[in-house]
Amino acid sequence: MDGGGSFNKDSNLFVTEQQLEENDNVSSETVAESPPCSTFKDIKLGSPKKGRRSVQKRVVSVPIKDVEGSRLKGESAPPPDSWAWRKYGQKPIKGSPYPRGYYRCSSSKGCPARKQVERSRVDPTMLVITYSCEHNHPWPASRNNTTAAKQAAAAAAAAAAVAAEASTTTGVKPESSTSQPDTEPESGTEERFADLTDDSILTTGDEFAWFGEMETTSSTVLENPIFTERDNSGADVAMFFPMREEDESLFADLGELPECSLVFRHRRNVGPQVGIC
DNA sequence: CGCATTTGACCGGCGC
DNA sequence: GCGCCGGTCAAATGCG
Repeated sequence: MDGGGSFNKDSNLFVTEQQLEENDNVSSETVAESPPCSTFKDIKLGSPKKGRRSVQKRVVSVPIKDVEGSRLKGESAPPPDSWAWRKYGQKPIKGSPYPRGYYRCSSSKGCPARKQVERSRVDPTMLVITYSCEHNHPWPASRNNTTAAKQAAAAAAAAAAVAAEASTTTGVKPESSTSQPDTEPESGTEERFADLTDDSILTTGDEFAWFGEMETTSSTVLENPIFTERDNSGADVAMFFPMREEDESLFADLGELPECSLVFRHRRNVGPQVGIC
């Protein structure tokens, strides 16, 4: 399972590892010190160069079959995740027979997250999703009154149900059930997330943690063999636990691994799940 | 009627 | 300096 990715024996867990850093100068330190993505809203999106400051990207490959199975739409329809995405553009990419779709996070106002969806050139059966965000973007809860948000909310609910089910069978208790308050503000998500520190990452929903962790851990490697080698019915939940120093030291042994790993887990009715180390 | 998607045009960066 | 390409914007259109 090293190299460019692997398939978990569970067959539903696809692991791929890629990372791009838009900004060569970015480092974990600068990322940590940088203002949260919420400040990104001050940056005019119309000027890509301005947004290049500390843009981090994560590239994820998803078997397109899974995607199509959960949502038939277009040849590059993104897998349903827990956020609301709004498509704002599509362009044919040179060298690729498939167009690339551009999506913007619409889970909340000012959400700077974006993702690009395109089919893999080398493997048309794979969907390549590039998530990008400025550092420390506080991922909002996908609770909105938009239809996309509703879908996302439904997906999140389903995911929660699955997670709960998994926890009962494996004994792994989702973090959300232990530390997450059931009460959740229905508005002011940005404010809410703005208050969150790295240690309180996105307890809103397990699924929201991945990007948050991705950001907070910056380019830390994150493929944990514990998670990937086992049939992790609940491991996906564990994946969302904030990375601590001990964990990092643990992963430090994995020096040969790529800089970042993503774990995809296809949940029924939910679509691929992403876990970022 | 409101919202999401589509699509062409525009802008800026990068390579030659 | 020029051209190419990627990325974003914004108006138009379609759908729920």
